[in-house]
Amino acid sequence: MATTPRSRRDRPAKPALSREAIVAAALEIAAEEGVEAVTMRRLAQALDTGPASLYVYVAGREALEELMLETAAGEVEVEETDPERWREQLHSLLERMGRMMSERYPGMAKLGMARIPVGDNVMRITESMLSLLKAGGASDQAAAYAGDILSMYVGAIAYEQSLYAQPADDPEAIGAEHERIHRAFVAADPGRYPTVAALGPAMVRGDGHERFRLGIDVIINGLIATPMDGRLSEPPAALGDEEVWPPDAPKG
Amino acid sequence: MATTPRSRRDRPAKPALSREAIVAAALEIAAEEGVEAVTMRRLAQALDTGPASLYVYVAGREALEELMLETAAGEVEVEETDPERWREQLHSLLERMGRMMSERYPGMAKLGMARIPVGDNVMRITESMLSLLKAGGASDQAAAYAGDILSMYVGAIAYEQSLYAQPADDPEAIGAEHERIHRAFVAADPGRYPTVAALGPAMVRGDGHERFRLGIDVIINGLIATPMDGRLSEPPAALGDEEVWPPDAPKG
DNA sequence: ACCTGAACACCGTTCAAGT
DNA sequence: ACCTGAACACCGTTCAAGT
Repeated sequence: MATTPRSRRDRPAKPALSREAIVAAALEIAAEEGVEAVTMRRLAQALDTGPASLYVYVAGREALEELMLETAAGEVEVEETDPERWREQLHSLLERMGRMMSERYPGMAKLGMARIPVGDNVMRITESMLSLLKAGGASDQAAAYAGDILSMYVGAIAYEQSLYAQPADDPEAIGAEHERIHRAFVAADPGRYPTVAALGPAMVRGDGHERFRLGIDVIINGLIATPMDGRLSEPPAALGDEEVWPPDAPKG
Repeated sequence: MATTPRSRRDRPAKPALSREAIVAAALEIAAEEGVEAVTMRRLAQALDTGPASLYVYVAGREALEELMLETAAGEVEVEETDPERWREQLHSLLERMGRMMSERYPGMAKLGMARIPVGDNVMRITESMLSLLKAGGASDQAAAYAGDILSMYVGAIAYEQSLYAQPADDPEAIGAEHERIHRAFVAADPGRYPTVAALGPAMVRGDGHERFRLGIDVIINGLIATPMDGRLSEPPAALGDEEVWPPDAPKG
């Protein structure tokens, strides 16, 4: 009387095809092999179907990437803002974002930078970030800026981390990459690059975690130290918008 | 007596295949159609040969990208440091970098973020950046940091700019994208996202150029306002390096 | 020695044909 | 109505075969 139980032992209950199931399968592949490994064909294969079937539920690869990012963002924990601990809460929120985009789902940072995501789960994180900055006493303008800059910062760091972790098949290659960079900066030609050579040790010093935290403090302190009032109301330079970079938004 | 002049009128002197010619052709395609349009096959076609021929001169796609970035970096002008104008010189250097990576060669920013480049032309730019920061009175440690953060910042902005410019075929799509983001922030649900809703106007205000300059000032001022001495000498957290993110460099 | 045609193992996306 | 096999137009890379 039950539905035909033909070889259901392999997968403990193959889920019916649906948008959610597709995104879940995509994230599973991303978690195990990185976002790069998620292709429409590979994903279809994991779902025991052909690539064409996916297009019934997602418009295409780009739409799938947006769904993956938005769903993954839902896994990032968000604390209620405690005004007394705003800075530490902000540090740890950014750390969780970074972990999600490079440890949990290697390569996810790329998707975060490729578009400005505005889904509910991402908005939840943005809300928390802005709330923490306001708790820290930032002006509206400064807090709005911090959202931009801090997101870029954590995205860039996470992206870089993914690159180190990606070719993890060959642990020797990671060491070689490090060696290459180390040599370039510490052993830079003092004739052509005197400042690089002088600062070489300073550029290589310090572990990743402390550098990350320091970068965040630099941005936070910079926001506090930089007067913003009025700056953004200034009219653009007189001679046409094409002269400046980045240009103004099109259409105004 | 001259070499056979068979149909040399089409191209005003087809250059012989060489590493330089290949990179030059790749950059020409990148300038006209963006870095994304540069594929081994498309490039081979532009050089009147088959894709296999390219592998005699460049190891593969990744190596080609490195060569493109390094060669393009050579086009970024670098001024001699004038200590009295360090801040303005830094602003304009970063602007030229951003223009190169998004206007001149759309999509180049992606290549800059995908690896840490250490070629001569890139080092020239790094040297100038560090020299300007030292002229501004930054400590060695602070200047070394600024190199990292400012490079990330300009790369992230340039990447974002490329995305707006990329689907320029459809100018209406750009407006729609702007509309989408504008609505998400300005018209955010005040119930779920009170801070986003309150700050919405501040997040959208201001033209690109002024935002860019402001971001740079934030980072510079933050470097000045953040004490670094000692922070990077601290030993890592006690309980194993896997507990922190980003992790320490492998192998030490 | 230098070059490359043809093949291999992949992509994303579409659409006519099936159930 | 829902699904998909097979095809289309691409990729990067390799290698045996040509000059």
